[in-house]
Amino acid sequence: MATVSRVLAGNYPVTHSTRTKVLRAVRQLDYVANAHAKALAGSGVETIALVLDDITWPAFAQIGAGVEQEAARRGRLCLVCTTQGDQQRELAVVNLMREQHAAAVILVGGLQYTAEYRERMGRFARSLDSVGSRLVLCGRPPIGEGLPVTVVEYDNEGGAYVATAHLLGAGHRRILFLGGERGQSTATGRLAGHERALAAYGLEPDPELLTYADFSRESGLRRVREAVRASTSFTAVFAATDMVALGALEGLREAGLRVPEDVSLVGYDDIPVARELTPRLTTVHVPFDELGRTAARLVLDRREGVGGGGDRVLLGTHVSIRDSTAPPPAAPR
Amino acid sequence: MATVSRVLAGNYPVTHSTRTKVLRAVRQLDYVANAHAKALAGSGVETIALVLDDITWPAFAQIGAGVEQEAARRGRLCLVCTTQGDQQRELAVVNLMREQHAAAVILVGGLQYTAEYRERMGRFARSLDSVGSRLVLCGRPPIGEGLPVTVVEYDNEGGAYVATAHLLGAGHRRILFLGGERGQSTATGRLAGHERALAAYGLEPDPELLTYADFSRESGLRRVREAVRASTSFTAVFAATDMVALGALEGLREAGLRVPEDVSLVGYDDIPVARELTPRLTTVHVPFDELGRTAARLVLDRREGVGGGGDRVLLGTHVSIRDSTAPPPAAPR
DNA sequence: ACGCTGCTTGTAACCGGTTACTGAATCCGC
DNA sequence: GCGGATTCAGTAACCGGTTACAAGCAGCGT
Repeated sequence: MATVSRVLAGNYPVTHSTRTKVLRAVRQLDYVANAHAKALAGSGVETIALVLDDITWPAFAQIGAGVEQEAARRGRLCLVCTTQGDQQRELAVVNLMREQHAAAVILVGGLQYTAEYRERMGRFARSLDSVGSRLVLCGRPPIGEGLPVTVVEYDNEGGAYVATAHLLGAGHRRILFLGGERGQSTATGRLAGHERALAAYGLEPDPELLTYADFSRESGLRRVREAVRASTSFTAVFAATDMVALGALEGLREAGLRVPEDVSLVGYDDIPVARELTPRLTTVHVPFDELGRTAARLVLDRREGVGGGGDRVLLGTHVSIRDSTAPPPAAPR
Repeated sequence: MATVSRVLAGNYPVTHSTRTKVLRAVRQLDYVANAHAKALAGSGVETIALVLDDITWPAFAQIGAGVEQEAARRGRLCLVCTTQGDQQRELAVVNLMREQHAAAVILVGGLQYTAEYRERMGRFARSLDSVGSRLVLCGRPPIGEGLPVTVVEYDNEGGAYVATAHLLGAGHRRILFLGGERGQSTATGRLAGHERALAAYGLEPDPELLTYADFSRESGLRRVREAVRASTSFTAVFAATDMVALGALEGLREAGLRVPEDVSLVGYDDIPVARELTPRLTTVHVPFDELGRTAARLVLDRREGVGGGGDRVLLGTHVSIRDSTAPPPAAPR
């Protein structure tokens, strides 16, 4: 038995004839070692846990693909759990991962950024750390110094700044902002970037143009309908996500407004559908796959003692200018 | 130690005072049981392994979501591995899952349907079976009777039949078919349905209208370009997947052809982008999430001794008629 | 007060590997 | 041909739980 173990591990001298016999038996019996026993004995494959709201959202799927690729490339398995935004389930999943002794738990996606959140993540971080695992926040706000956490973010606020600046630079002055929910971290950053750009152009944010709702397609449609019904005047729409932009586009069509001739439209995320729309959607590109790869890379480097990685990374964003933006019409509505 | 185990399992009488003490200690130490040790001892959470080409493809992501939901609902974990279409990696992954003693290994997606494939899957089925695991083929062709396999398919051929019949019924007679690779199982089924519909209308398949290439957007674009360049006459395009349809749409636009006024376009899969296109794409709806849920359900029912499930399920498909199809123009080009 | 019953807790074997240590066999030099 | 060094294979402890079984103890009847 010890010999078989050594042959399979290949880390100990075994006579050629013995090795051959063992391998033949292995093939005959179609033997594979029990991963749990290996894990228990301290050998065995590590797993990386990925926790996200919903794998069918393109942005999350891309992050997931990045994590999985990097994990696979380095011989790790990838455990995926979805929470549907349920905090209770998130707690359960993190504990489950602690039981599994996952090498890392990567939490993905924005959420309400509250003191309760920070406190909660702090507990997660410490309890994962206590079993040799590591918490990674991916596209989530950091939770303070001194905690065993790795954070991988993208320049959320900067992307929104540039997107709005792009509209302002084209001459737009009344931009309907379809933001996310108040307090939601991603939404907050995007709003901040938007307002900073307005300020840079000496504009006051007009409350009439600022809306807050969830990131769904439906909410984009609804809010554009409401703005049109209220005869709000605007020459551009900045949707806080591409999904919202999809709804907005439908709403604008309904109202007989052409994009970009009558109204310009900008999204955020650059999910694959953006370039399939008519007109192709100008949007803020977020390197989601890179985000996932980086998260996995940092945590695996750290595990393998390759220092250098660091515990905090900020990836850049940029605007992909396509066909949904143009200067405002001569006579703004 | 035994007492702690019993308190946490809750399957054995323990005095209230003892239980309280144990729970307090658990909370103080932030203790969680080691999942590997539990698994080794025969208790512990089961995991379901999902093996697919690429999680960012919307159809796969939906299947994945279905599997994950059903698995989570029933207290299982979901291990996701991608192969990027690499058979070698698939083999490695299946063996890895055998080591992990996964309750089931769900293989997703079409591929070359050869004798070698059947032989290979037969080996997978038996070797997984030998460790108490179960092979599930999801959207893949079955591999013969008498093997320990569960198969969940959708009516691939039927969907193609109805889609083509829809075009024929509208008056189209020259339909450019953008098929998949020859021998690829999904592609073969869709081609068969297409040809059966043609035959039902008394039409011979015209080799000039039948093309075969991969399921990428790029291949759709390329093939439409070639058809236009060759002045092939057609009034409709049937793309074997929505991704191919995306490329086809771009190609038609390039050629100055309006959809659906000049050329009708039908896709297959009904991925979310289909309804965002202009015009909204008529396509064959495939219940991918249901496919995933069913795969997980069948295999878990079997495991829990709930018979009834069966080992072979065929889900229905239907055409979602949207705006990309219309009768052919009066004077066909 | 003693023995019996029934409930609770403790003990130890087992799950299936890994690996330090022990022991046997081979090879070498003299 | 023999002692010592060197290989290689076997033994057993350990990883961290579960659970059958043994044992302790309280409560009860007599």
